Amino acid sequence: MSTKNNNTYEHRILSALRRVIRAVDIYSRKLNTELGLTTPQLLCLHVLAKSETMTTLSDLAKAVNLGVSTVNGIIDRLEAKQYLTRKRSSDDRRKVFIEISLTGKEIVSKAPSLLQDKLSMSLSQLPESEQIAITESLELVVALMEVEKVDASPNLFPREKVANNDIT
Amino acid sequence: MSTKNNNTYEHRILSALRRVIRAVDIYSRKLNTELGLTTPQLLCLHVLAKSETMTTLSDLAKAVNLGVSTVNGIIDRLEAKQYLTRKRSSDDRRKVFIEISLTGKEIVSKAPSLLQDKLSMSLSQLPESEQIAITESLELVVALMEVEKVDASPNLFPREKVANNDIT
DNA sequence: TTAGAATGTTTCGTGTACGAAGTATACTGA
DNA sequence: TCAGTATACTTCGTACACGAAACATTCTAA
Repeated sequence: MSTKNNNTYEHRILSALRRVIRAVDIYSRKLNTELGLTTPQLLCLHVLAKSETMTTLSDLAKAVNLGVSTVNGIIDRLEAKQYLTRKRSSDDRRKVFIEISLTGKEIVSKAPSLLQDKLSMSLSQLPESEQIAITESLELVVALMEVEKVDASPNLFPREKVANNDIT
Repeated sequence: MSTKNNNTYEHRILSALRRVIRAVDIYSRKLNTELGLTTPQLLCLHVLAKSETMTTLSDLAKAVNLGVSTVNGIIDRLEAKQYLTRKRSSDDRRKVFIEISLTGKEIVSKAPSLLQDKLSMSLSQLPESEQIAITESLELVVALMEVEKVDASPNLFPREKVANNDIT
């Protein structure tokens, strides 16, 4: 039973998603050559700059919605660039606090938007109804996709409730 | 001139984009453990299976909207798995044709949707107006983002695809 | 004809991004 | 006490994704 879904929009949505992903990546590289920081790096610095309380790696990973091993690598590179320091907690020596440095704070305040500037600008010029529509559409897609993630149960038998009555 | 943009939606859109990217990646890993193929690999196989004419690397890269060096790596892995073969053109020896194998075609026909099944299913159950809204929102975002990309090259002629004045 | 431009593929280095496994530390209950 | 569990970080291997540069081949213009 192949998923021969004749949904016209599915293909366009998938294509749009992949192009969005690519555009985000390309902007990140542009940032990196111009500023020396990629989008995820800058995103982490933003979070660190904002929160005044001590931040651990796992807190940060949650905040930026990335896996802890991913963020660890990002922190490695930011530490090498001296935008932050790691400080082992004396209270609980498993924890490592991440502290943004002065130069780290400086570069955050100087850095451009995390979204493409043009997207950012075009966005703010759209009527609010349009902005709402985009936001809600995206968040709906996220919600629908993230259901799958939670569903990581031992689904050994994909037999359940197929109900595949596509009336297309 | 800092981009101190107080646009409420910008933050939500960025966050949604990053979560979408992550969800796509996680689904790709799930596919890989279950099927032995990631989303980009499957996507390439799909394109190869459909087009009956000889396909070169650069054709394929265009078709899947990825860089040529990226696709080269994907093809390396698919070749190692014997889902396709490379054949140097005798006509123009710079070109390398990529031919999907029998097992390659088989696995494509058996493979699940490239989108998360649940997203795919939920999508088809939404009212069409909603599907249209999502599609158009995403494509608008893509359009706004890809302007930046094009902007990096000497854009000699204002090309097609500009007239995007769809007023819902 | 032949130097140089153009085209097409491959290689290389870097940075995400993840899960699994490894290590260190803290907690918990018998 | 101390064995087992839980928590927090790090390391490792894999795949994607890109641009730049290296190569190979074809085309083109002097």
